[in-house]
Amino acid sequence: MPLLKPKALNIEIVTGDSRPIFKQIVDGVRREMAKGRIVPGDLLPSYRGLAAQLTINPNTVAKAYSQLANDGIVDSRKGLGLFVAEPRQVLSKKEKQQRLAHAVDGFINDTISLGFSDDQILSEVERALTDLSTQSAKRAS
Amino acid sequence: MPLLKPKALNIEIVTGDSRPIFKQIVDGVRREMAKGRIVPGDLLPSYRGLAAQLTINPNTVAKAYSQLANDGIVDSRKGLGLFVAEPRQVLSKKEKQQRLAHAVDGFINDTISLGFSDDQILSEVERALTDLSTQSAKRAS
Amino acid sequence: MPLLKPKALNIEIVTGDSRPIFKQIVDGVRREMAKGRIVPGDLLPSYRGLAAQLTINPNTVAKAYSQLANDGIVDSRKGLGLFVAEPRQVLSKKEKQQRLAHAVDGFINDTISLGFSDDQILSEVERALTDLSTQSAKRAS
Amino acid sequence: MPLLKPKALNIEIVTGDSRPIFKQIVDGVRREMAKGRIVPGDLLPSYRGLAAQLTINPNTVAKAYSQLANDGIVDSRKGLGLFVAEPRQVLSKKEKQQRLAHAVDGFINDTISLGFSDDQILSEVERALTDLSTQSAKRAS
DNA sequence: GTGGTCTAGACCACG
DNA sequence: GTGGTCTAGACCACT
Repeated sequence: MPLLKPKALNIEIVTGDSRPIFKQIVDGVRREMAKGRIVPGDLLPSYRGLAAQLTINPNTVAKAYSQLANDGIVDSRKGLGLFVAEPRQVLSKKEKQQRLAHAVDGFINDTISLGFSDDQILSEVERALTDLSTQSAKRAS
Repeated sequence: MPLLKPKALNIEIVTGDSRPIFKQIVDGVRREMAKGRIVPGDLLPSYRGLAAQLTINPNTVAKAYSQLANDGIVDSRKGLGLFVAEPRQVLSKKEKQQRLAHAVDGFINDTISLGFSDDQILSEVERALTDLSTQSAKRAS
Repeated sequence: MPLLKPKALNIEIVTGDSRPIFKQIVDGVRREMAKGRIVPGDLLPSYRGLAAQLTINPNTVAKAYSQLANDGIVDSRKGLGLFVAEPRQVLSKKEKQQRLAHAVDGFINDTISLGFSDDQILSEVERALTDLSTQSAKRAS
Repeated sequence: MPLLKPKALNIEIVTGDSRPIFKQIVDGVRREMAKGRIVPGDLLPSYRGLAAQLTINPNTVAKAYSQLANDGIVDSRKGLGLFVAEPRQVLSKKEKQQRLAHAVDGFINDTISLGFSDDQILSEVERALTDLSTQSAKRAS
């Protein structure tokens, strides 16, 4: 029985979220990878399957999957399904630095008027980062 | 003795920015306050004045000012103009914590697939925070 | 009159083409840039405008434009339009090398059974490349 | 004296490849011919045999063989199997020129936005072509 | 069954 | 007016 069973995705769609649905899916898949819950070679749920699970339109899933494929994160095979791709160094170092700087900028912007001290903000970020790391580490052991 | 001369706003509209123009204005005013360049009681430039300064549509300025008023950051006094409001505890402690958590979440999301280490991300955030603090400190001295 | 007029795109949709319509648009825009017919800062035709010109569905144009934006080739501004972005080094050197190798591979595959000599194939490629270059050069002069 | 033992095909199915499996088989057979590993009169592996060798669906092999037969590259003899056909001038000179031009066009399209110089692209194509030629030459000697 | 494209029409955010 | 998302349904290619 060489048929692969798709890995279930632990993604939740929040209608109140400012991000569009397809972006929530893209981010969700990225998070699942960062957490180590899905690894290269894994088969993702089908358009229709994930659409049914999330009770959204299959085209919306298609849009999300298509962007993931375009970003080189998954490989799609007609008639077979979508597979998590081997991690590649797609973006240039400079581009990645720019994106990080941009993300930091936006984060500071959202945070600045909340009245927290630098240390409070930093420790919150650190907590979130270690949360991800420990989840990934547990899974690998 | 009401202040008659509006404080100039040091805001720059970047057309390449992903944020809409009105959001850039809102953020700009917030930053000016965080840096201490404008303080409670200051008079802000008029709709038309700021629109002319930034060479944008007055409606866009109106939208930005309206959101600032809505957030309790400025008070509009009929016939006089828009004034920076006394800092009020608009947000509850819990609400502020939630907003911080939400901002952190979004930031992690944007950063996660860039392949940076936790330390690299943290130091970048720290750098951005201290940058702001020093600017604010200089002004107060 | 600071209103920008969109640059007309010289794109032709071939229904018999193996590439989907949206891909033909993406490639078309890329070619127009390579030829120097559109340069950074230029305004592209609107969804609806280009859709009307090509007599296709606006969503199809949206898909093409969205991919161009995702690839960092254009900047989209709600309410304003799509602008050609400043050229960035988005892809890593290694990734670009891989893509070139992949393209060469596919090209050889398509060509191998046609019975042409290596020199014939090479000169045909060279001719196509210089065609593009000269068009770009003429435009710049 | 018909040849009874089929020539083994040195074809590798790459799941990460963008081409569908049946196309990989078609291309694979063409490459084997170009390299001189199989010659007119040779017997190809059976549907089921090749399907078993590549661990794929026999229908997929059937589709590939059917396309090869359709292109006049192989002849199927009832009850005997598939044989490599005598090279026929299936395509007119004009048709072949058109196909070459089309392939070049697609290649340029894939390459254009990668930022390589004309010389870099040409040398990469040349390298790939000589690679093939030397393999073919070795076999003939 | 799988991924993927296209159309049509509704709706929202921005200027 | 601009870009952009979502739905619904039809259709195609691949296994």
